[in-house]
Amino acid sequence: MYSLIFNISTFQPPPLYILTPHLVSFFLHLHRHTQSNLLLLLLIHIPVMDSSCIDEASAETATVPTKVKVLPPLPLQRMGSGTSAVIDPAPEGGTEAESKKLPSSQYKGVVPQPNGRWGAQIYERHQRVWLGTFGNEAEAARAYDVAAQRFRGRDAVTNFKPLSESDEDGAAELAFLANHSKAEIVDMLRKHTYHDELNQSRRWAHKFNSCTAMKRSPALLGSLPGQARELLFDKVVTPSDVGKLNRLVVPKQHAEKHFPLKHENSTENNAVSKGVLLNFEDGAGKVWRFRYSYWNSSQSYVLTKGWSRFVKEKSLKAGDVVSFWRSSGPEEQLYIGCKTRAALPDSSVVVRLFGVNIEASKAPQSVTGKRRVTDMELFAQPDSLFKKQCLNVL
DNA sequence: ATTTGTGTTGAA
DNA sequence: TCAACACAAATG
Repeated sequence: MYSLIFNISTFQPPPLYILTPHLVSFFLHLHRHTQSNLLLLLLIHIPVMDSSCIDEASAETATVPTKVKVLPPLPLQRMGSGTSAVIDPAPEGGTEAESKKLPSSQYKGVVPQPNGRWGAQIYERHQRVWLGTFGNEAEAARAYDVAAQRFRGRDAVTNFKPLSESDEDGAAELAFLANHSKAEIVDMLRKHTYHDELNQSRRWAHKFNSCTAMKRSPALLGSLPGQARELLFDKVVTPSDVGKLNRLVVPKQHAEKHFPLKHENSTENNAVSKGVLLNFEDGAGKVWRFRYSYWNSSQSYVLTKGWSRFVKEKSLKAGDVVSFWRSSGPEEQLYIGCKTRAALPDSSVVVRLFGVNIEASKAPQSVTGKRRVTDMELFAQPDSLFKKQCLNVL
């Protein structure tokens, strides 16, 4: 390792220094922010390297300055259309400048279009993500803000709103953003349906909350929009399904139809195929992940790892019914729900939801906290918390 | 015929 | 990362 002292003002990058442009800009960057002409430069001596290695190493080094946060005084936070700005830079100079110069936008992420409209774009991983075109600058700026919020999270620099969690609407929008993939948000922006969808989500949430707060009306709930779900099958759980075997046997017929296992492990010598992890969302939006595999020994398909937790939390008893669903859309999100088959206590009320009779507790349960109440009541959640793939190959 | 959105480049 | 610019793909 060598130590060298440079005077930045006289520093010239000689062609043979192992200093890539990255490093040079790094030093210039440091110089700008340290106000110092002297830089202590530590160079790791790298004996022999091919160019690719050098690039890689220097690229890593070059990432350092991004960590050195020297924030500008204030991020841009412009107010609406109020700011006076020459929107139309008057034609000037020589020949007519009417067609040549497009008026650059005052907003971040907003770019002029030849026809006078405005485009919005955001960059991610060195790539531009087009957010659509808009009739006016501010609208495009708002689109950028939404994308920035979704892509970069809390500390995103935006044109208008910081979108705080404290305020009710802000929180709702943040939740909305979090519950949709980047691609979905971008799609809404490009189709100009973002606000519609957001409002619909808000309306639904409000209705839902008020319904749950006041022993909701089944009819109302039934009419609520929800992602269409297709019932795959029910299973009345056996004693062993809820016993110490910690597994649920999935009836072969349904297993092979709905949860096909790749025959990757065709090796018969393997007692157990490795299986896959399946994610199921329950009525409360909670995601359950089970290992799903085929047991050669018993020639049966089973849910294993994760199942016992489900049994415990739902207080599943033999004779109860477990239902499996799948969203009808392309996402193929899986859902799981359960209900007791035994006669309901008087304190329960049956609610019909999505064509399924479920029960809801009227009164708090015993001190044990045992909740013999199905959570299917929450199945109507339209924006599933997890839009990710529900099927992950191990 | 327009409009949208990508390819590309160079600046910060 | 970001926007300016040119222009091709998409759209009506």
